[in-house]
Amino acid sequence: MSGYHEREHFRSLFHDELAALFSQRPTDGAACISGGPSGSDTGAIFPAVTFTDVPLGSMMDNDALPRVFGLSCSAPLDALGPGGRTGSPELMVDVGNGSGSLTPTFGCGGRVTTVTTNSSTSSLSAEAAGEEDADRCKKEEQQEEEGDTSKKVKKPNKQGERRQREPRFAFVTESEVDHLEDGYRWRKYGQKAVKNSPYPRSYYRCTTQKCPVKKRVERSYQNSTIVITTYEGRHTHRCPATVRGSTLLLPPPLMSTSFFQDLVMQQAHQLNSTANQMLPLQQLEFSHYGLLQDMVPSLAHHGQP
DNA sequence: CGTTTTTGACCAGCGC
DNA sequence: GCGCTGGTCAAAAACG
Repeated sequence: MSGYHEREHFRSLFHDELAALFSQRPTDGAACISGGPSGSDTGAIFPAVTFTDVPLGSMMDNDALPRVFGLSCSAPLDALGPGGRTGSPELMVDVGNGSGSLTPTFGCGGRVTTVTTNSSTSSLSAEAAGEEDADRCKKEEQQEEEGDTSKKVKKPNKQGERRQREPRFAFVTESEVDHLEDGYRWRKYGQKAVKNSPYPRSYYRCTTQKCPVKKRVERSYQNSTIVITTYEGRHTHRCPATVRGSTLLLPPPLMSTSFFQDLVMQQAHQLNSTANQMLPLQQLEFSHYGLLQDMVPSLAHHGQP
């Protein structure tokens, strides 16, 4: 129904305008929770997460996600308007046709927007993650599917079968600090200047042995307070901070993969850490949204009929 | 002393 | 074929 328009809308937004989108601040509905006590810095947050390249089938059935979130589906993006800021939790899920991937976006204002595309997903995600990657991913995907090996010669080099597609998603966070604490330990292994941007992109790897997860952190070139964190891969272990601190214990995973679990963990950690910097009222408001509190029990419920 | 960061070099893929 | 770019490696430096 409106899914197509949602996709189109979002796609156009992400096309080279990701930064512009975020530079607009949450005027389109996402709440901006500003200011620590001093109103200084990292208090203002505008986190969003964009799933990319996550085969829907590997996570759950098409209806599961909406059900998991326990919220309404397919509300038009346009309906978000300024009213979205009133604090009422809202989730929009367009699960697409099942063959596609899933691309939800979490807004910290209690709004969770899920926009999905099938073939266009990688382009959307890649805009957040780095446009070239998207193109590359798409092309590789195409070539893989078409069995085209004429152009792409995979050398058995030191990296083995490199460039295997990993689940990838991007957090977009408004923050003064580049490297946001997400509960995992990361080691920086590279940094590159980003084309058309004064800000470099940093490459991190999870320090846990045999954990293949990587992430890239870069700032929006249009709004230096916007940090784009792109995760790639799945953790093969539990979140160290969660295990220790146990601030968030998730139920046994509903999905066959731990990806979504990790995502929720990370989101939770981010929300936790940012919430800690909020004013009490804001904190109250925030917890009232109960995004994670709602999500997690829902997972348990739906997982056990 | 072990771990992490920095940084220049290298490699692969892609467009022209 | 060449140049550009993204991603990764690895040695050295910095840090706790």
